[in-house]
Amino acid sequence: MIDAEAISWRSIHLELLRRITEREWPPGSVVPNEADLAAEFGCARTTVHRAMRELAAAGLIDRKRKAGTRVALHPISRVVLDIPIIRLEVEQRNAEWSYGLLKQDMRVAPPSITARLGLERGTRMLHIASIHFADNHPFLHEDRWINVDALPAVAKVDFSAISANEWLIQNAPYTSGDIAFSASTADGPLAELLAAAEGAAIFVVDRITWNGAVPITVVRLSYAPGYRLKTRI
Amino acid sequence: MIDAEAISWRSIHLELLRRITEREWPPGSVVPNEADLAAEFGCARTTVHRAMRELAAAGLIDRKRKAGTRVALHPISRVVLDIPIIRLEVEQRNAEWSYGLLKQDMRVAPPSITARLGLERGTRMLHIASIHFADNHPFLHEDRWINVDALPAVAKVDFSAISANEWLIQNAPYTSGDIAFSASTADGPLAELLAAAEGAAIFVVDRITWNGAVPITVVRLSYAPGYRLKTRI
DNA sequence: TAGTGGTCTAGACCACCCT
DNA sequence: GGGTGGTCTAGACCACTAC
Repeated sequence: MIDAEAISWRSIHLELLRRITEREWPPGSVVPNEADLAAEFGCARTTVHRAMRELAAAGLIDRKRKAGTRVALHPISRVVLDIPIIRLEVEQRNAEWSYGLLKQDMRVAPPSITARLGLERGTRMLHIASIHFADNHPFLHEDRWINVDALPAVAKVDFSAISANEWLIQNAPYTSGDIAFSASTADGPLAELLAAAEGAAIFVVDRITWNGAVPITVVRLSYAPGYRLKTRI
Repeated sequence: MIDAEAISWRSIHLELLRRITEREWPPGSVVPNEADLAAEFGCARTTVHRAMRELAAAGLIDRKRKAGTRVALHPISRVVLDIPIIRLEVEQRNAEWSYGLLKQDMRVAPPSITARLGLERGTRMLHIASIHFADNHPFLHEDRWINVDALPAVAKVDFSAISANEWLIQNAPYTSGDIAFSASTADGPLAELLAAAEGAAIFVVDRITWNGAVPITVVRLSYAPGYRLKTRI
């Protein structure tokens, strides 16, 4: 049959969302199975499945084969953060991005770095420190260690011409990573670099990326005071 | 035809991912259309579509009707944060959760609060301040304003028995919200409440939620020093 | 206007897992 | 064992938009 009066999966999604948020289907209760809902809405089971997959991805329902579908007991907010290249993050604030390289040298990485990457103690890595500016004001400090063994090409790059952040995203694919957000205080050198008061609160992002089992880089981004990472639910 | 040797959308997803990360399809290049890929992989177009939808959701490709599909120029990391109820967050750290109510009173909300919610100046709201503990150590300070007009039932709740965080999640559906993460320093009263040193760096989450166009609540969570919000890419 | 992605259908088989 | 969600197919029409 052609879709003479086809029901959209979005309308079903909204209706199911309504039944959940209005407690028509309270937390923990069993939701009718896909076949029954398809009959109720007069559509194909695939269409119901499409709607329910969205709800499951949002964490609002729990689905198990044979056991059926239940409304989640503890609805969690699932927040999506888009983390762009730093240059774009600055430009999206309608500010002019610029960049200054502070350090670029091969050296034995400290144990705290090698341990987090699962590399041997004493491994030589590329250390890069730099500052990103927004309209000539310090925006963030980037402190990075790169596993040169995984990226031989990186040894020849001039990171005064392109930021490590941008070069890596364009040239070093990765398959997984860890991210941690925290708060820290600006010690002497960092405070000076960020033009911040000594002891100012600094928003910090720590990030490690791997390509398969191969560690690529570990980086700490220290944002100038006042930075807020925003998103919508 | 039955799926005698059906290709799974996951295998196609992985293959397309490989072509993108290994620059076989470089950033900005045009990807073959769904029909061609279906022919190449010997599967239905729907299956290719399923795989490409995942890539589009991850921000790796940009899709437009008629214009076709291109590899994204600036691959962004899309990070998913799961924000649970505070009690569960503590318990997931294998710590015992407890809770202390500091304030619960109706009062005229400050203009900074009403402005953010789009309410009239001088609106009376329910103000709640509390501390959440992990193993009897301060974990976070919750400072919250609730729009009582939207939730009449909230006026009768005893928030010394249940945290506002948990009551709202279980009783106040919302459809959208803003979240902001930032760093702040602990001033005198907050430092004392969190058992932190004066001037310690505090990880702060500001959150506003709406149900449709109706503002529900605005809350500031101030975490004790050392807190890290972690996730994986 | 023509080509592309987006969606829906009806049917089928499979994988999982509770009972 | 049997019911449930997960997936795939082949086909169709629609919506959007670059050309």
